[in-house]
Amino acid sequence: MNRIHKLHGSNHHEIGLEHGSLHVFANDEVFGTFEDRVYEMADNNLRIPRSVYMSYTPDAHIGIGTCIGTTAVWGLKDGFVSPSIVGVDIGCGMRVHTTPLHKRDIQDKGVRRALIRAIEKYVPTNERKNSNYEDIDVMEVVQHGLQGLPERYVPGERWLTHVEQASFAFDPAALEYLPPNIRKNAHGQLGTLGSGNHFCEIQYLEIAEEHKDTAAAWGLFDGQVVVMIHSGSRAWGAMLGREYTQVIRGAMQSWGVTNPDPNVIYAPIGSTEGRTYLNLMNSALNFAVSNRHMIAFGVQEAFREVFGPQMELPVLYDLMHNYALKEFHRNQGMLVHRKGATRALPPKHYMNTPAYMATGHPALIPGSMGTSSYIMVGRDEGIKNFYSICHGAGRLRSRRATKQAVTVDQFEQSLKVGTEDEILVNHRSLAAILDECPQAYKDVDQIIDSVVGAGLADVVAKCRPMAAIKGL
DNA sequence: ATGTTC
Repeated sequence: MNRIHKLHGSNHHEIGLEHGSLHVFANDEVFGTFEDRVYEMADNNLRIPRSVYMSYTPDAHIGIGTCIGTTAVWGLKDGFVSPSIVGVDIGCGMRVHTTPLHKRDIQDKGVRRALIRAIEKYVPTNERKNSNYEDIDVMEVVQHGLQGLPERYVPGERWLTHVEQASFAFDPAALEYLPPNIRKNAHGQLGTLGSGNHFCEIQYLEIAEEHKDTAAAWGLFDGQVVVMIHSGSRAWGAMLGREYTQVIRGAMQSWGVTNPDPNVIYAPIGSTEGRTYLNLMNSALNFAVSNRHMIAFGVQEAFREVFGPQMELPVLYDLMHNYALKEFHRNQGMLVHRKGATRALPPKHYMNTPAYMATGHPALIPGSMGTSSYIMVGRDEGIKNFYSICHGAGRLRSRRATKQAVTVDQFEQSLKVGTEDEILVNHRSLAAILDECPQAYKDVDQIIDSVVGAGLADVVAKCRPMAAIKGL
């Protein structure tokens, strides 16, 4: 494939491909690791007409149809929406709750083990379909997001305000076209973690000296214990995504639209298919934000069981990295797809939720198990990438390849098993989650260095893992 | 990612 390479400044590359240009944000070390296949995928996606902008963050890696780590933008008037650029885990995202605890309060392994056990009790991880909240009407939640939750599950106003978006518009006319089993399968899944890379981690903060004012404004302090949650829309989003991908695939055939990659799926935003997809996607975003809310509710219950009923875990922020959002840029309405990309708005940007208007909002970036996660804040310069930064370390090896390349011993070493600083895990057997070991991921510090060096965002706090709860 | 793959 012909490629024309331009360098726009530190860590910002523009690659001219056959069907348009792709921006890549990566330092030299990470940039050198991108293989031909990720450029081929971008080129196939650039065949979708009238693309305004497309980019990779440094964590980009192969996905179905579109790389995970893609930001892709179309004008609302004449643009396209693509279920394959949203991805299969619609509404997947991050959430952080602070605690009043210092890391020394939970340094004792017995205390941390008690916390893990308590969290497992309130946040089901290894059994399917056993939510503790079967009294919640899932249909209310998918239509109204957090507004659809019963009041007894909203511990405070802050739980509704410190989120990227509490509720997404959903037209109930679509209810009669839902896949037949979706209610049955999604019922009982609210407040459950799911599997794969989803997790709940207990971490402590290292505040970045240059941004300690922002950290203080957010209520963060050095050594503070926080809880980070990574989960999505579970079966609800998966079933909708799969079904509607097939619908649009059929529509593309009837329109005579083809792509070299059969997994690149798209429809005009204004078409019946496009509008219906966005409507259904919104129901999955509502499920996803409510699911993370209920996981956090369970985590707070668990902390109360261990530390007493007065324990409060205020939400820092909840935001997603798999969706397509209508945003206003360059004086016009745009549809911004983020597939494994996180919005990071700078201070004073109008799209900030009011609570974070002055400072910009926390952008929550997970590492891999055993490595650091990050709490970041966007910079004004981030506009060059439509305020998108990375979504994590990014997978380096497939699950299969990881299981072949890495031993359980090596995994144990990376978790410092047997030492005072051991990162405790809920699973008795690490073999079961070997495909989630740090060796399966890129070096998150290189990813963060790429983002900071490109001027997209700054680090406010580094989050060091102390205990991890993973689903199966 | 997912009650998983026509």
